[in-house]
Amino acid sequence: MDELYNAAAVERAAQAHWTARDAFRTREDASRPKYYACSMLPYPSGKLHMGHVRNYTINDVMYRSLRMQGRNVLMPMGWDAFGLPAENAAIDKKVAPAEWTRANIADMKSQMQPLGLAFDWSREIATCDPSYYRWNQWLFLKMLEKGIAYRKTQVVNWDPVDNTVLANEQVIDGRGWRSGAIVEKREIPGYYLAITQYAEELLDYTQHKLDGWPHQVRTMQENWIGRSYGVTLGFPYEITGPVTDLPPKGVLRVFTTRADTIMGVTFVALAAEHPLATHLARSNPALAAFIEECKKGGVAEAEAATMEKKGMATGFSVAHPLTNERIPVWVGNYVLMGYGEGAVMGVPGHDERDFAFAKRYGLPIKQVIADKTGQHQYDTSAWQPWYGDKEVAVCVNSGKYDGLTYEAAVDAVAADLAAKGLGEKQVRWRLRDWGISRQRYWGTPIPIIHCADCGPVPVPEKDLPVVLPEDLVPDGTGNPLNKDERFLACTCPKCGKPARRETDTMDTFVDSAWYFMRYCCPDADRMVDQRADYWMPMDQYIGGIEHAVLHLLYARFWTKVMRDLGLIKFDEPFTRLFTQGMLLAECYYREDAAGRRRWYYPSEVDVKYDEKGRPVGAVALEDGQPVLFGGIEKMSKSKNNVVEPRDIIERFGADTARAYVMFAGPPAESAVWSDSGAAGVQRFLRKLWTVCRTIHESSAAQAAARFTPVDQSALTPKQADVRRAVHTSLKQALHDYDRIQYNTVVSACMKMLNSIDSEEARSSVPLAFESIGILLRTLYPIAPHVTHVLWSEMGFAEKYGDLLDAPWPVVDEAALKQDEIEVVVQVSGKLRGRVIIPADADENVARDAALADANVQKFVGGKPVRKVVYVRGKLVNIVV
RNA sequence: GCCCGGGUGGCGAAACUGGUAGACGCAAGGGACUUAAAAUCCCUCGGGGAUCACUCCGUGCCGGUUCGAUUCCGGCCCCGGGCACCA
Repeated sequence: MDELYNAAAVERAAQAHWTARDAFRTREDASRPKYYACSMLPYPSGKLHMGHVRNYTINDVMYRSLRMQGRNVLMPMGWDAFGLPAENAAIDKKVAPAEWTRANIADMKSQMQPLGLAFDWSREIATCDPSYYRWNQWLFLKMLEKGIAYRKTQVVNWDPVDNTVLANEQVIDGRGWRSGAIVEKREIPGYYLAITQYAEELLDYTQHKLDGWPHQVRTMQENWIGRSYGVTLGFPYEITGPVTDLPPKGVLRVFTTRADTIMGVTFVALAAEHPLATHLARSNPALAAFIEECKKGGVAEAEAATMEKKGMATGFSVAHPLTNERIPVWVGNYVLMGYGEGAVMGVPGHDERDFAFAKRYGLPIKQVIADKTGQHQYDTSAWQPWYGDKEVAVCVNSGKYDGLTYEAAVDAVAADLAAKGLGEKQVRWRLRDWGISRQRYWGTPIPIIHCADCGPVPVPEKDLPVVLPEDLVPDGTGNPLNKDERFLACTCPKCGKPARRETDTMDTFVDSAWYFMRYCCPDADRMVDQRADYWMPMDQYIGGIEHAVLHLLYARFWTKVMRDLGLIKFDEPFTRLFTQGMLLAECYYREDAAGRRRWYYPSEVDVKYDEKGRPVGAVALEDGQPVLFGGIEKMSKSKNNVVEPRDIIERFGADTARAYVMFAGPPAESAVWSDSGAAGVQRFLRKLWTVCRTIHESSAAQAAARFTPVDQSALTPKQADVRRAVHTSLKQALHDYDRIQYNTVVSACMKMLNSIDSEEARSSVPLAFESIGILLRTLYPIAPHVTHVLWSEMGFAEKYGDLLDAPWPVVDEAALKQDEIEVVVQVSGKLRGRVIIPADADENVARDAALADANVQKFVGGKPVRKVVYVRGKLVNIVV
């Protein structure tokens, strides 16, 4: 055994061993329980950062610990290879997205290699390979046949200068990111997937079946799907004067969840794109101008929700469905055409947004809800939130509905509307169908051919895949496929005449909706084969909380569609979900006269402390002048705080990098990278090496005793203390492995080593070896290289086999037993002392021991004891 | 704006089901070893008070429930994630 811990040598040796054994190739095996643990596939940006290291180490720790517990574990890796960044790189560097992407994949893979992650690379997938995306196209065609995929118009961000569609991310403060032009909304045709057909089932499963998912993710999905019960009602109107495209008599439809407030309607607001608004604008230039104004700006909901609420009266009115009263019609910039009916009824008395709108435009506010408990007075000077409280609200000023509570009022109103043919109860979903068309080059081609005679025609299955040419270079002015005659030219599958290929590509969420099934059978000549039946549903999915809704909901939907097509037999793809946190890093900067910031890499900065160890400032190493602390931020190139695995592995070794990112904080929460924290973990691994070497060498004379079982009854009290400490830490570690709290597993390993590094521990060879054997196996999933080498060098491998498949350590309950224990004594809930009592003491013994304590007596002070609370083995509380 | 999380020493954190707040580690200060440096080891380390036995305060803020609250309930403040074309 080397005298000192040499991470580089240890890691080379361990990895060579695993490679020689082909240790991580996984096969379907009916004889062992399977476990499929998978990380969300990364985008191949080219840079592997420590955040990736954290994510994949969590997965790897899971893999290795479960494998030791006898599971047949699958941990695959692949690449979410289509997407916008490759097109941006193309614009920037004039390199084809395909070339850039494949180079990045190779580079990231090479940076992953030294970490010793147990990926089964034989199952690697890149979503930009035709062998993968042909199945996106194939399933899309199946969905068209079933009516799940369909074509309709969509509203997109339009850059009028670059003449291109922009992603929400590319709209900055309402302007195009490259051109700076004010973005407009534009309607274009596109393909949709009818996820709303599955809304009911998705919601039902979210609420009742996904008990292996974090609660907050389930709640977010539930709210996103958003079932609401309400009433759709119509406001009749007549158009006089020059009739254009609308019938002379019509009904303006709105949906409301508060039909009980129907007598409080004082206006109706239309979306700018509403057909009635379009009609009215023909004879009203001011309105037409306002509608034009509303079309400015992007389509993002956050933008719409935060912008100033503006409106304009149209001069037109509709009839109240129950009273026939004239209700003025407005156009409002906050009413969304793509949502509900594109029109809302305005009840300013009892809806916060309508209230603000009415205040701004001087519309009447009418009270129709009162507090039956009398606690709240109605007041129109400021918004009050109690109207929404169905426990207190009753109708007033509402004629026959006066005095009714929410549910009774809604029922009565719905019945009256139904009798007039002007409304009915309805269930609505917030969830909208999934628009998958992207006016971009680097994605899965949508397999459609446009024929002048036949319209859009699906590509026949035998012609799949429609292969994306890989040599085009986007320049920021639209999809280069539109100029590529080789791709465009084709013949209509129906009539055989010359036709044009669809150039829109699919949303990359399509790629990520089912890749985890393809990992099971990456070479299958079908979309999935029987190997997917073995591995799926996935036992543990791991990824960022930022995917809580969109990706996870699309993957669930896609799974249900595949099930209904008979391709798979399960309802939900992910049995358990774990959402990990981000890895952040400190950043430092200096500002020049123009306010531009120069960001310093943390290693270029020296932090100064006061005498209590509090940081008081920082200086740049290059000139000794002060720099400012920029806070703890997500690692980003622009802030120069990206920590690169290559550097870290060179300085500390992969085991330290892995163990530190596990130790830095709970896996589910964000953590901060710290060089000195990593140095502390490295000290721990160095100490582990030295302690192992000392024990190994000092026991050379008693080699036969090394693997003999420990005789608990023969231990001295101090040796028993060591053994108890080791098994107590082991118990904690095993529990924390189960609940995916790997930071405290590292703590437990540190505690174990602190216990083992003692005279008492070394005084018994069987005890020392048992303890080290437990520690090596407990630490192995986190720091596999160093533990692998020590395991072999100390002779454990010869005795128990390769650490990869060594038996998982078990707690010996006998080691935890204690004759006497310390319990805490409280007087009226405040800590006043500690007493030693027999472990099996009952309440009376504990109480007497507690009362005998001098400090306890001081606080009891002769006052009568009202009550004694005894928590067995923990505390006595004397209430006076 | 709407939905979902989070807030504990100088720092990362721990406390599993309402029961000793701060385990484990980092930074800092003091000391040992050494020609020196590195490495290693020992001591101190939430704040205030103290007769150095101990005591008061302390888990974002305000209030409540309880013998007992970081943990449960109500209200508020701040930070993070998502909002359907970033992935």
